[in-house]
Amino acid sequence: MQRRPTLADVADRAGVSRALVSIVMRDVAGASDSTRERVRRAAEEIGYSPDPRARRLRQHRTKLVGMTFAAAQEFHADLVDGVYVAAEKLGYDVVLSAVTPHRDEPRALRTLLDDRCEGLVLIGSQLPARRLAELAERVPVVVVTRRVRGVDAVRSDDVAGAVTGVEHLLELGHRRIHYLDGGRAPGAAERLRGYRRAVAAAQVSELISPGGLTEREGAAAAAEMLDRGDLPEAVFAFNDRCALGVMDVLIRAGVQVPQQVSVLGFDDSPLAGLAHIALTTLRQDSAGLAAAAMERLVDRLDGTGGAAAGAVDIVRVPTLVVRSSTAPRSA
Amino acid sequence: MQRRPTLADVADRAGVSRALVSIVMRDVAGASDSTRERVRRAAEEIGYSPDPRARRLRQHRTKLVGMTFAAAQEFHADLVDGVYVAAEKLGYDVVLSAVTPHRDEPRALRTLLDDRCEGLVLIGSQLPARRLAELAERVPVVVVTRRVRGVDAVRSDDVAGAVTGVEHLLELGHRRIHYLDGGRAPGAAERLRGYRRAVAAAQVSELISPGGLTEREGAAAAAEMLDRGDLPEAVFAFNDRCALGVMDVLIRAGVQVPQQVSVLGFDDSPLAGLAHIALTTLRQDSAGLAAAAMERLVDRLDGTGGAAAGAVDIVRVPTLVVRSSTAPRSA
DNA sequence: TTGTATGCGTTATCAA
DNA sequence: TTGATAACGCATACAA
Repeated sequence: MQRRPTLADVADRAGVSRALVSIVMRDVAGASDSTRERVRRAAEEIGYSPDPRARRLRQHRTKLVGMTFAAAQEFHADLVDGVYVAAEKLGYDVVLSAVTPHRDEPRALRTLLDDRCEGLVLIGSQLPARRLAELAERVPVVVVTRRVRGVDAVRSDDVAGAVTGVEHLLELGHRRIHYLDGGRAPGAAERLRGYRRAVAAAQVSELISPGGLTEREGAAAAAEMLDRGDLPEAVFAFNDRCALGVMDVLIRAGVQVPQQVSVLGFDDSPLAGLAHIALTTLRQDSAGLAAAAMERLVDRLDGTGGAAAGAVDIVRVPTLVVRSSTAPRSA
Repeated sequence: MQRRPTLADVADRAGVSRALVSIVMRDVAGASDSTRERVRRAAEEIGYSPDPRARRLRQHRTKLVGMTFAAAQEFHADLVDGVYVAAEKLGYDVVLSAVTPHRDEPRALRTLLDDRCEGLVLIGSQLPARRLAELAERVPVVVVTRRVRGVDAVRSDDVAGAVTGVEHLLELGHRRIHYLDGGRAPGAAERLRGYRRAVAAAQVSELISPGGLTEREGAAAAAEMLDRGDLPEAVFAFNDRCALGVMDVLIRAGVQVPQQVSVLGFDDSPLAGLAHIALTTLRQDSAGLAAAAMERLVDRLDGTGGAAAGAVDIVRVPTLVVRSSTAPRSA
């Protein structure tokens, strides 16, 4: 057999009209139980499954949301998973469009638009805010992982996450908590603010230096602490990679982690969970972020009830994952 | 404006028939330069872009290949990139279907089949060989990263890769090369065979113990070497993660890498390239694998020339990436 | 070179 | 509850 069976084939075999087959396949009212049964069997027998293209062509709604993501980013994988499940629950299909070294974001977007997606979920978009705003005028857009003026956004509450992290260290009895800042990275300003707020609330003095996003930078920061002979009780790094660099240098220098110095990361990247690393860190609620993004999008698409007129900025609080890189202050 | 402009809109605006617009948009012969120009401008002005669904519905060929991949696997991202570029070159579109914790492979496959993909690229499929063989009878399938009887496969030449690795170590002057085996992991048998072959060719004795796939297992293997007080000149681990575990334990024990012991990995995972790790390793040729997969698929789809009747098993040789974890034998 | 008519597989409208 | 028919947006065979 070459040609895939069509709805008409099912109709012929079941001896009913095409309209009835359509009704049965869509599970809507308008067919008797007996024909329903007959059609189902006929479809089964010849291995029929509806052609979504033809279906969407005919219907005005495509019930399709497009999603861009960076294939290389591990965190995006979690979000993709979450969007899939949220979309299914809401009765939408998802079409993926990856951003890769040879396929930039405008390209990824174009294919989604061409596919007549009704709404877009942009994970970690790098597009200029202006471009995003323009896009959002054409089609409902939710940006995940970033905040953009005038566009719906869903992201982690970095301030709250940092506060949670500091509170964890305070509860362990630490007072000298050294924070390694992330500079201009997304979320860095917020995390720094959270650190400052929590430290101030506990009436503990600030201890801040530039950290960075990579192991190398974390390693450099740790080396400087060692040079100054000025080790804190705890180090709170902007992200896991930076924290890993810190741990690496400390351990090679014979400093025990966490007995002498606790180290706290941010992101819960896959590396953090590895047995011999076991980094305590803050996990972003990817499932929650994804669900929130889809719900907001569908809210606007289905126009049910009070989809807020202006752009929203939805925020989820990261959760603390306690592993073995933090411990109570030693006596 | 709510409705997206259609081909008919362009025809009206340009004052020509719909057929002509179709001809112009597809860049085929059959229209004068003047109308071509006029149509293009009209399309531009109203922001028209063809609806791929309607197009594919009408044509018998969809020129669509489906691709499953594991969103969480970093190596798959490289393959996705490669398939994208290869497909574009060959005039095919690609539709992605991710395998995630909440979306298993059968599900991912179903959507691709429903979308009327003409061929499938399955990256790292976990499906039973029987299921794959059945699938391959319905639609052209290429499995990447794995070998399956009766199904087209594209994968790295693990034997050759291991040989390359051993030869690198031999050239550095090492004779006692300890290989950590990957057990039942895909490719492990081949890599072990390559090690044996290369070592035998150099008339050096084998030195093999179970390694494993993770840092933890690599760490255990290294610990055992230390316990026995029997350090080799070089360790060749089944993969990068295992190699990392080895390095970690050696360094913490005060053994200098690579001065005292060279460590060689396999895969060139992102971790390997990190500055403070700098693991020498073998990189799989993701672009080459992806291109080979697409070429084989298109070969069968377009039926041009001698697409081999039976299943093929295409293999690409990994390349050595020399970093700082291997060094010449010290005097 | 240009236009007309028909069909792709489905759903929606309407009448029976 | 059923069935005939038009329409979705586009491409193709054929006629002009």
